[in-house]
Amino acid sequence: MRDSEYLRSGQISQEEREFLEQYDPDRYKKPSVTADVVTLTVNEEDQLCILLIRRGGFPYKGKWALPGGFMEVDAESVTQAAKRELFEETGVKDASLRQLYTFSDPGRDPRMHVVSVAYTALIPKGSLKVRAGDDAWEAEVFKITYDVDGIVFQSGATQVREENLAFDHKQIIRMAIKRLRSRIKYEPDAFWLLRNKKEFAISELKAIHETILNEKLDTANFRKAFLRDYVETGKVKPLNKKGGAKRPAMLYDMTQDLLEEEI
Amino acid sequence: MRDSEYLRSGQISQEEREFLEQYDPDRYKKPSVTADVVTLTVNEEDQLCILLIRRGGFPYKGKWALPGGFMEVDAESVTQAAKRELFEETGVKDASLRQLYTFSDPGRDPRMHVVSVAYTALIPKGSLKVRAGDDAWEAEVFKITYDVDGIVFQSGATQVREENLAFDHKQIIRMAIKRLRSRIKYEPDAFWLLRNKKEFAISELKAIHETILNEKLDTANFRKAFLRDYVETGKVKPLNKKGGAKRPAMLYDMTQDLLEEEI
DNA sequence: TCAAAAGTGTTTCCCATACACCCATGC
DNA sequence: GCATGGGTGTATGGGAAACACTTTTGA
Repeated sequence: MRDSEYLRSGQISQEEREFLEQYDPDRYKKPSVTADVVTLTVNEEDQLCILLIRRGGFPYKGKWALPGGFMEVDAESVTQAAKRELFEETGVKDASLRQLYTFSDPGRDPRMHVVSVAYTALIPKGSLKVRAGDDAWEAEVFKITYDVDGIVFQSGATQVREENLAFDHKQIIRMAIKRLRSRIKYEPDAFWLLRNKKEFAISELKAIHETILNEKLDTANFRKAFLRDYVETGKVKPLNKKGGAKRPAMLYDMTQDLLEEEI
Repeated sequence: MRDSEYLRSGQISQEEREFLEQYDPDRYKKPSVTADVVTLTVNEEDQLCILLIRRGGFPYKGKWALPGGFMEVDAESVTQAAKRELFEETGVKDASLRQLYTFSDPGRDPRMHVVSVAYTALIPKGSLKVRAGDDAWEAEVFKITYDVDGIVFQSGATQVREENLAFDHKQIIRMAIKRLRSRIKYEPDAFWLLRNKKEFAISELKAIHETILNEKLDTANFRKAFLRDYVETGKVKPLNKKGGAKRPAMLYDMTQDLLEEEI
């Protein structure tokens, strides 16, 4: 429930207390607020993937959309709502969840004025399983591919073009991918997409960067940057342990607050 | 008023039309949504300044706060609300207005659950005048200064410490300044703070960078970077005109979509 | 002619990139 | 032994930083 620091502080006058008691919170018309989550991951073939749900009810019935839901007023922040949605939809708890942008055009939802706070979730490789959908929704993990006209979401035989998504979710997804691309160069986002943050090889991290940037990177240079930025600063430390298919690679461990999500 | 692309498209079934007509938008409890604006500028002495208003009513009566106000449901987006607020408070229309972050803790406002979408406005030097406040509020432009405990806002005899601001506005302001600092190095934000975007000297732009970064920059290097990034790319073009106190400086003009605000 | 600000040239050094090469393992 | 991926060393070029210098104006 709501818990205001201000109220607990006890520094408020009798007059103000009365004001607050008499305040009518429904004096003005209010919009709805939802959290929409762009859930990204990397599959076994090192392709960037996204979780979409197929809407079981109106509006946009039958269309694919981002998972999301209404914020519970007086009970949670939009961030908590996003976290809750993500967990309900995927079962994943230790994902990166970062606020992306707030969309608020009055006409973006045909039912009413809905303000949507969009988030980007980065899910470790291999841990995004589709949950069996009920009649309200059906979920699916799509590969993100491109053709001349833009993004095409692919999952087995199913193909969804970005312009057929519900609401303004096309823009939200585009923004999320764009942001991830530009962040990956100087922020540790890629670590969140590792299969195992406690035991990983440099090549795995490099593969994730290559997936997101959609280009091959030089082994030696990637390595140097990794050692300089993360190992030498103590953000990541080498394990005395090796693993890998051919010549076993040195494994690393992600100690530290490297993965802390700043607001 | 609300205008949904979806509804106008005419591609919706009878069934869906009925659904929408019968939909009860007040089925769930809703939060309020406000736009809060961190209005930054640079004064004649090249100091970073911020506009604050003194609250005339409860809650936080008498405290200094960011200008802001409720979004008008069904009529505008939060961005439009922010733009409106900014204009009402300052009379300025051609400012940079960029979304910063959305704050939504249930207890951040003692009256009710208020979701606040924060914006950063960058106002050209010299064009931020305080409007005479009525009894509802009083506005003032404060210099942003620092001491051991954090930010101190100063305006003549008035001193306001950041922890005495209303709501969670301390965090919002901190985030805005931090973001501006990191953006200034690679985004053209500084141009918005110029007194005159159509006729400016390199030294004026440099002074703004120095104000924001709080450090002296090398003339030659700043110059080279400016010519390379803006003049050679055609984003800015030299006028055949000079001006300045001592040796007159070459003036430049900001043609182009350099100032376009991407979403 | 002097101070102040505009503007130029040059040197140095770092570091990203490129690329050639060696190493450890499974088969 | 050889294919495969892991890991290393080094040469090079471009650009940021530092700084000494010249030019143009007002007073």
